[in-house]
Amino acid sequence: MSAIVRFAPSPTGTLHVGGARTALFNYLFAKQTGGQIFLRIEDTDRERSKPEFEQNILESLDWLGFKFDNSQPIRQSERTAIYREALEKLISNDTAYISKEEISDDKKRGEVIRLRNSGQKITFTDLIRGEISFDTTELGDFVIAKSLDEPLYHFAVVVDDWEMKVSHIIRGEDHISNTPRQILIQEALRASRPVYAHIPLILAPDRSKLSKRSGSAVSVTEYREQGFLPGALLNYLALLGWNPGTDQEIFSLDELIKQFSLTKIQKGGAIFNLEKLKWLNREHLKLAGDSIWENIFTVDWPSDLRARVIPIIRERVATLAEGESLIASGEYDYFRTAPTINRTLLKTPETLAKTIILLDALAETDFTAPQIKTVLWPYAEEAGRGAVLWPLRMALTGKDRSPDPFTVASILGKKETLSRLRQITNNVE
RNA sequence: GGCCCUAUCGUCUAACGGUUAGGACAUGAGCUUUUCAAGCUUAAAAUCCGGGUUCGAUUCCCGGUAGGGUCACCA
Repeated sequence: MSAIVRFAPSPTGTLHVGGARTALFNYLFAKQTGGQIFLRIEDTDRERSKPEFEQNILESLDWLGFKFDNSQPIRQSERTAIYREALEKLISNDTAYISKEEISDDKKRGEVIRLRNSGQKITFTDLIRGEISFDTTELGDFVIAKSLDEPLYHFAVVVDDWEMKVSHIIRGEDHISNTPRQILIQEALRASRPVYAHIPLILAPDRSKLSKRSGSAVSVTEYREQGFLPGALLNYLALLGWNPGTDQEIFSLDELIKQFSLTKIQKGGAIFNLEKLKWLNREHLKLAGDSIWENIFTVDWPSDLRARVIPIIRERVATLAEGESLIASGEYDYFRTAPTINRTLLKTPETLAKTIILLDALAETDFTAPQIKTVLWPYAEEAGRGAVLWPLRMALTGKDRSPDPFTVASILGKKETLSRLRQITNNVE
C-alpha cells in the first residue's frame, strides 16, 4: 500500500516544533509505504496569512531535510475556482445553501454559505485511538464559506484532500473535534473518506499546549540558531510520542523510515524536554564530521589548529552555538598564543625541569597524547601526580581549568610545548 | 459548562492477563590522566483513586478524579 499524505501548515506563524513533528510523521509514513507527500499552504485566511511566514516554513522544512513530491507548494489562495465549483455543486443539489444573516460584531456578512446538516451521529476510525463518535446535531448548519470565492478552512481542506487523493490524514490531536464536520462535508460532496491518525500534542512543562508563552523555544528557526542539528531535532521529535519498542534511541532519518509505525504512537501528550534534546544533539554531534564545526571559529584560527581543537570542543558542548561562544569567549586562546603565567599558581614548578627532559626525548612525530602520557607517567607516579601534572598544565594554559595536560601538549606540538616550559624554568632560575 | 481525548519513575517511555515493573534524560554518590568537561560504576525514583471480570490485573470493563483539546463568517 503506498500512501498519499500531505503536510498542510497555515502561514500565520513560523514553523513550530509541533508542526515539524507532524511533517515528520507524515514524511516517515509516506516514505515507508513508498507513497507520496505533498506540501499545501493553507492560506484561505487572507488577513492572517503572511508571505514571510510561508517563507520561514519552507526554509525550515528544507533545513530539516524534507523533500516533497510537489516541487512548488500548493496554495489554497490560488485554488478558488476549484472551491467555487464545489460550492456551486452543493448549492445546486441543495446540500448547502446561501443563508441570510444578521450582522453583528463577529458576524460580518449578510450572506454566507451553510451546509445542510441532518445531525447524524458520525463515527470514524482513528489509527492511533480506535473508534471515535460524535453527535453532530449541535453543529447545526455550519458555515462552509463566506462567499463562493471565500471558502472556509474546513471546506477547502476537504476539497483539496479529495482532489489530491489523500489516503491518510496525519495531523495534531487538536483536529479531532474538527473531523466530524469535515466528514459531513465529504459526504455532501460524495468524496471518499481518508484514514485518520491524530497524533498527541507537544506540551510545555506545565502540560499546556506548547506555545511561545510557555517560555521555551517553539520555532524550528530558534533551534537552528541555537546550533542544534536537524537530524538531532528530528530524532528527538520522533521519540516524543513514538518509540520502536526496543532500547534504540539514536536514529538517522533512514532508520526512522524503516522502523516507524503509526500504530505505535502514544496517545497522551508529551512534554518537550530540552535536556534530552541536548543529549541527543551531543550524540549526533559525535557522529557528524568535522566540517560542521568550521563556522564556529573566528577567521584568525589557522585551519590546522582548528582540526586539532575540534575534538576537544566536541566533547564539551551540546550545541554548535555553545562551541561558538566557547571560541568567542577566548577560552582556548592559549592554543594560539602563549598565556601569561601567574608564577604562584604553578605550585610546584621545580618538577618542570625533569618534565622538559622527558618530553624532549620524544620524537616530534611521537608527540601524541598517549605517548606523552607514557613517558611522563612513571615520573608523575614517583614525584606525585599533582606535583608533575598541575604545573605542566598551568604552564601550558595559564588556567586552572582545561583539558588534561597530555592532550594540551599534543595539540601545541613539541616545539611550542617545550618553548613554553623553558620560558618558565628560565625565569625560575 | 457541552462534546471529545488521555492517564506507568520529575520527564520521554517498555512490559501476549503471570516480570525483582525494564530502558533513556535529569538528579545523588563513587571512580578516573589531583582541574573542567566527557566517560564508567552505582543509588534513589512510577503503574491516579474506587469498584468489578479473572486463580491472577499496569494490562480488560464501569465509575470517579485529574490533565489536555475543542466549541468562529481562524486555521
